Amino acid sequence: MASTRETRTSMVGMEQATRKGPWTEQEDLQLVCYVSLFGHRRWDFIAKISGLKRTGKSCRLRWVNYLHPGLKHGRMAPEEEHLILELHSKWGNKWSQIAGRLPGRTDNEIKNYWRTHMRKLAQESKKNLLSSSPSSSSTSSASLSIETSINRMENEEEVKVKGYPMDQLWNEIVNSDSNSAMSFKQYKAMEYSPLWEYCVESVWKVDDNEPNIIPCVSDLLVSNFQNGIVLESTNK
DNA sequence: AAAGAACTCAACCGCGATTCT
DNA sequence: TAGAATCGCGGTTGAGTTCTT
Repeated sequence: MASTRETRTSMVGMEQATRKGPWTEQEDLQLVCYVSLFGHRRWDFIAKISGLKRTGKSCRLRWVNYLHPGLKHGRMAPEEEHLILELHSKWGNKWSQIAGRLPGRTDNEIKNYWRTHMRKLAQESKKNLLSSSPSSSSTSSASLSIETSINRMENEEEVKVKGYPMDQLWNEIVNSDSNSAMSFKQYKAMEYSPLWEYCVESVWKVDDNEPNIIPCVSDLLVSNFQNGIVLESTNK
C-alpha cells in the first residue's frame, strides 16, 4: 500500500484534509492512547480530539480490525476454519455473530477468509463439473460442510423473509462470550500489540471523571517520538 | 528473470439500527 | 416524538504479495 489517498472537505473559513488509506504507526499510537482514555465509543469525538485527520468511522474500523488487544493475526487454524464453515452453514453471512464465537478474529477477517474460500470452491466445482461424472462422490466432511454452506447461501432469501426464531436469538445472546463488557483486568491479561505497551499503566486507571489526563498522554507521545523510540511495525 | 494471474487483506462505502437531544 | 448524530454491519474495492507460466 504505497499511495495515500486524501480527500479534501472545505469548511467554513478553513480547509481540513481528511486522511484516507493505510494508517501510519504514529496514527495507530495516537488512536490506541485516546481509546484507552475514552473507551471504544464516541468515535467521532475521539477522531476530533486526537487530532487524527480521520473520520470516526475510520478510527473505529482501525481499532476493531487491527489495534484491539487480543486480536490474532495470521492464518486460520484448522479448527477455526471448521468452525467458520459450521457457523456459516447455521447463520449465513452474519460475520459479526460468527466472529463472536472465534476469539481474536474479526468479522472482516472471517469475511475475507470466506470470500477466498468460496472463490476456491467455485473454481474447484467448475473443474469437477467439467471433468467428472455426476455419480462420482468421495466427499470429505469439509466439503460436506461447504456444500451445506452453499445451500445456506442459496436459501438466504428465505431466511430474510422468515427471520430467526426469538428463542434461537436469545440463546445466542445468553451463550455468547461478549467482549463488550470486558473489564480492564481482562484486557490487561490479554496479549498486547506492540503499540499497546506504550500506553502507560496509569492510563488504564483513568476514569471518565479525569479528563485532565490528556496533556499527560500527549506529553508521553511527544517524548517517545523525541527520544527516537521506534516501534516495531504491526503492519506486515 | 519477467510478466501476468491469483490471492490476501486493510480500508472504504452505503445503509439500517440505535442513541441522543 | 421527531430529527440528528453516531454506531455497527455487510458488501466491495484495490494495492501489495505470492504463485505460475
